[in-house]
Amino acid sequence: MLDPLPLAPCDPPLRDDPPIDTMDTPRLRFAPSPTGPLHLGGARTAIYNWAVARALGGRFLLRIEDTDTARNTEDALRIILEGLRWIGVDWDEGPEVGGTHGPYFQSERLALYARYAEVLLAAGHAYKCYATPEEVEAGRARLLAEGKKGMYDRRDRDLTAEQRARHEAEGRAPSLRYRMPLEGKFVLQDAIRGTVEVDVAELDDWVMVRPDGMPTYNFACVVDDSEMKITHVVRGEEHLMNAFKQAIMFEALDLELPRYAHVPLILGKDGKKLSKRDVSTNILDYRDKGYPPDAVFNYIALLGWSFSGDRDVFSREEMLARFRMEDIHAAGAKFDEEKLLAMCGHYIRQMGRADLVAAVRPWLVRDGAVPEAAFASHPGLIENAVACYQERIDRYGDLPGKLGWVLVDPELDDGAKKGLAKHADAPQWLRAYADLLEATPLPPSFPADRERCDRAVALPVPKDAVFPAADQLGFFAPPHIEAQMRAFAEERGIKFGHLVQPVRAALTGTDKGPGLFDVVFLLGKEACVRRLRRHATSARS
RNA sequence: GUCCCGCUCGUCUAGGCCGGCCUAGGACACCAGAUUUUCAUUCUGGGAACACGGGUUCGAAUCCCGUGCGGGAUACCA
Repeated sequence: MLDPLPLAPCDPPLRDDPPIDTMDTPRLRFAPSPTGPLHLGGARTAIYNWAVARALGGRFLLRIEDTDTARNTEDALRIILEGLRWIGVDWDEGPEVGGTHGPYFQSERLALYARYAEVLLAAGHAYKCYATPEEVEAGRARLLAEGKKGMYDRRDRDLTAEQRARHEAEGRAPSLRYRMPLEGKFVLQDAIRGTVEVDVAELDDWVMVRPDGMPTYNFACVVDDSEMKITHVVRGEEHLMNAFKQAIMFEALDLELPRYAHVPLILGKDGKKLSKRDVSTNILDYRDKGYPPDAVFNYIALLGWSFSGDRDVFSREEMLARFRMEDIHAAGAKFDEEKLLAMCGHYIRQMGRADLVAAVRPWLVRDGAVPEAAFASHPGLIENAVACYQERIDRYGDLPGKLGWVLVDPELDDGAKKGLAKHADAPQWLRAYADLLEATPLPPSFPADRERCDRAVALPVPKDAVFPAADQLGFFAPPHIEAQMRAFAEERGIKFGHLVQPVRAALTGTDKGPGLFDVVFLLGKEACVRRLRRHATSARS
């Protein structure tokens, strides 16, 4: 292994005394840079870190790596924080919650990095590099031309005092580079990949501090992982090579190395890197389209980890009970939107009806399918309407487009037109059925008060439900509506299925949807009669 | 190019570390059927995989080597 250079004792000490209570606690972190919105890959990394921390009874922190000042955006930061909260990943330390090891923005820890830089420089682990980017590039090209590995050519690694003075006199602003060992193997233990070995000659003298004084990722990361007492690092595979650079610096400083786990990237359908074509780049898009967050969490967690051999739906608690960092997969996973949707639909079907209404409400209101006031005036009606679609939607955002017909007379879509035009006698049937309903004690239509009926009948009514007679109830419930409609069809010698089609079309404007008797109940007398008559005439002309 | 990592049904995966329990299990998707007033849900059944080639072994999806393919890194981005 490496022979660390002697390190000068340093005063003040590099690290403040860590709080006692965290000495032995597992500490994990998610450390995104606010240069872009949080995407699925980032969310998964966050989930795994969070899960290890929670499973081990440790602490989970959020650290913002904002050292690339040119590319940071406020919006990206906002999306990261909102996105993590939305998916149910909460942090014990970090932005907006504080903590004992802050600050949690790297841009606010510059003095700390400067101190480390000084020590590293004094100890000879770092050196000033005066080369311009062009010169570095030229050196790289030269190495490449010589058939060697294209990397920084280490031209300033061993500058004499005079050479340095000359560069200073020229006004060159130096960057600080890490003096990497020139030969030997470095072996790293990775919880997912096992033993990984690399020839250190493959690693170049990386820049720690830019000429403007900003630290670079690898440098700030080591300082912070150490200062924040991070014990386990779960991060993307793209950092596997960085782990060697970091570990070498950890050893040089005689700091305790965290345990590493490098998770593979999430790939698109084609097996290539995830792109906007495959998936949304911004996790909040899923929130805005009404994907249930628990389902998204569940699905993402499954992309590279499995709960058990025969189950893939599980709660956060169940996950924490058996999550182990070592069980994360080494192979990359392809993202599958269909399975995500199936998972979402499953979660929605498991929700209680009141919870579903609450979850779906913002979309219903936003898209104008249901006026806000109706939630207060007609809670039973809304709940019944929503419940009728519980097994027909995968996302909350799917609902408004489907149940608009409940409160507003709908236009006919193509399927409905076909259903209406199929039988020449349909207009007659509709008119006659409208007359029948008019004389029937159906619940009244919205906006009349119909709470009594909606409270007494929970839709959708199961096939084999046993109901009191209509006159005992005082109104027709779906089973009565069904019995009446069947009798009506039989009397007139109409095949039941042939009657149902145009009635459904006239009532809902489409050829899909809840059971027809639930529909009639939901709509109430006036709306049913009006719609049936309207389409009886329009169908004739 | 070089270095690193990976490879079980179309997809996510169980199994692999501790070889025989695997005629390879589950889920999504697909196909067929049942239920049915549509759509959906639900239920039943079906097709579908150990990348390839060598070893080691009585025996390999499981261990070893090579090949192929995929991914990552090779930045004064993270």
